[in-house]
Amino acid sequence: MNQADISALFALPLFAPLPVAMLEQLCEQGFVHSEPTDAVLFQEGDSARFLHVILAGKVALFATASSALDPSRPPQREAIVEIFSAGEVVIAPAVLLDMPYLMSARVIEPARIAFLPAPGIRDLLRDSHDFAREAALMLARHWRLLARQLKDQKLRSAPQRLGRYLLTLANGTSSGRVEVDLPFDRRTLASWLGMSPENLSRSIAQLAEVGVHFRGRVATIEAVDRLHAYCLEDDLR
Amino acid sequence: MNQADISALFALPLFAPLPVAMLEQLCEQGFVHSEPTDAVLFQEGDSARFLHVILAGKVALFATASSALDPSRPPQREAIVEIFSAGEVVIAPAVLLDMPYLMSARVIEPARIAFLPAPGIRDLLRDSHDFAREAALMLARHWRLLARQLKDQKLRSAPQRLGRYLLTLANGTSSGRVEVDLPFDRRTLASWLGMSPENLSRSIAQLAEVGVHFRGRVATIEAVDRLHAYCLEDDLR
DNA sequence: CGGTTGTTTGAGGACGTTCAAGTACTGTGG
DNA sequence: CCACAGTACTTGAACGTCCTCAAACAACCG
Repeated sequence: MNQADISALFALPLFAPLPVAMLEQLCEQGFVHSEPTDAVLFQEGDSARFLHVILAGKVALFATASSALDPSRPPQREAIVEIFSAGEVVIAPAVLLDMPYLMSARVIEPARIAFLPAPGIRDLLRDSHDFAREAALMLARHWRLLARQLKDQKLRSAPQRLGRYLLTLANGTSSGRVEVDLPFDRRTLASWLGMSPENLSRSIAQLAEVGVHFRGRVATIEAVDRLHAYCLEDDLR
Repeated sequence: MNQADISALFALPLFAPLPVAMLEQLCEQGFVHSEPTDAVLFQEGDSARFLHVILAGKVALFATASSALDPSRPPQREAIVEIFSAGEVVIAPAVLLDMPYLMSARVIEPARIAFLPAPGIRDLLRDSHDFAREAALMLARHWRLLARQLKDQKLRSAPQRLGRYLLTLANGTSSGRVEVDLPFDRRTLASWLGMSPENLSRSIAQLAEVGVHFRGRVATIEAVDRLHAYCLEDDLR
């Protein structure tokens, strides 16, 4: 684990408040590895051996329809449940609770990842008040992300979900015209938003009616508040 | 706050490890109140003034389609996102982060609820390692509940979601015949499972084909493993 | 230029919702 | 105990959304 990795790791809120001795011990136990696109960090059902900290790149959490344990069924529909980027931690819950993962994780953009052994992390939870507090706050934020998604999934249509996603990308801008960059390819985005790639295409076409236009990976929102209204957006972060 | 309430409160994992002094202070600041069915504890967008601890009864977290802030639109579709029972805590994330609620909460079964002031809870997170650790573990479990739901929502059909819910009720029994009690009325259950009440009816009818029969609020599963297979259940808790 | 991959478009169908009507259940007052 | 009202639940038909499959198209790369 080189010096740059170490300092990046310890700049994260989760680790920043820890005493140097603890951090050094953590580093000794762990390692950093670069992972190409499509590398699988772990699979649904695996026990959590490491806490994965993303130093660069992106990782998608996904679930498959038929049991991952039973490799027979061919169709294997899959759904992306969450996407994590640099500075984030992949599924702390399984690590903290020492329970098997509910989902699998796959690299979707070449990533540099720190592997910190799970027992060490659980020791940290037990021994460090600062770590426990930061972990609680992080998990609270992650809970809200999932809650928001579940809400969208249960009561908004596909184009509305797309619109809401664009609004989170345009985060901050509250009116007028904005350009936003889609951070993923459309297949990935579709899966995350809970729709087929075909239906994402149609949703994109649909949003033209409320003044949203796509050119490659760039979306132009002509009037943020118009899209807002269309999505029944509620302003809550 | 009477003695019975106090001891019930302090038997919860979240509070059990705390020193008596802290607990007493918490009780002084808070109060306990009985709430009838349909009482609203808070609404989407409210700032989190209390941590609500359920001593008895049930509370549903729900979201509405059109902004709760704008009372004009009539249809107001709503979806239940989570249901909490005795011994659980209603939306710790908003309290810990000091952010507005993303959802509203309504009593669905007459409840006795402890209201603990949010600032006191945040102090606890700052001052008590035990509380911070227990909070992190609780939030980790709650994250998994939502993740599981999101997974179901994105890749399973309505009858499969119902089947999976029955299996969680039959929790533990791994084969043979089981009877389970539905803890809610069908309207509530339908909303929680992300379907219309009509579609819940049809899903119930559907499950007869895999040997599940309903009589009022009792469901009889003839063969757990058969239902298991039908739902593409993955065995993960 | 052909092959590969990613996106779009169209047709058909499955799933789920809505609206409307019918049936069963529950409690109340006669 | 029964009649009744009110509620919950079920059933049916029509519609809408989204998915699947297939084909057309575009972009990229050898």
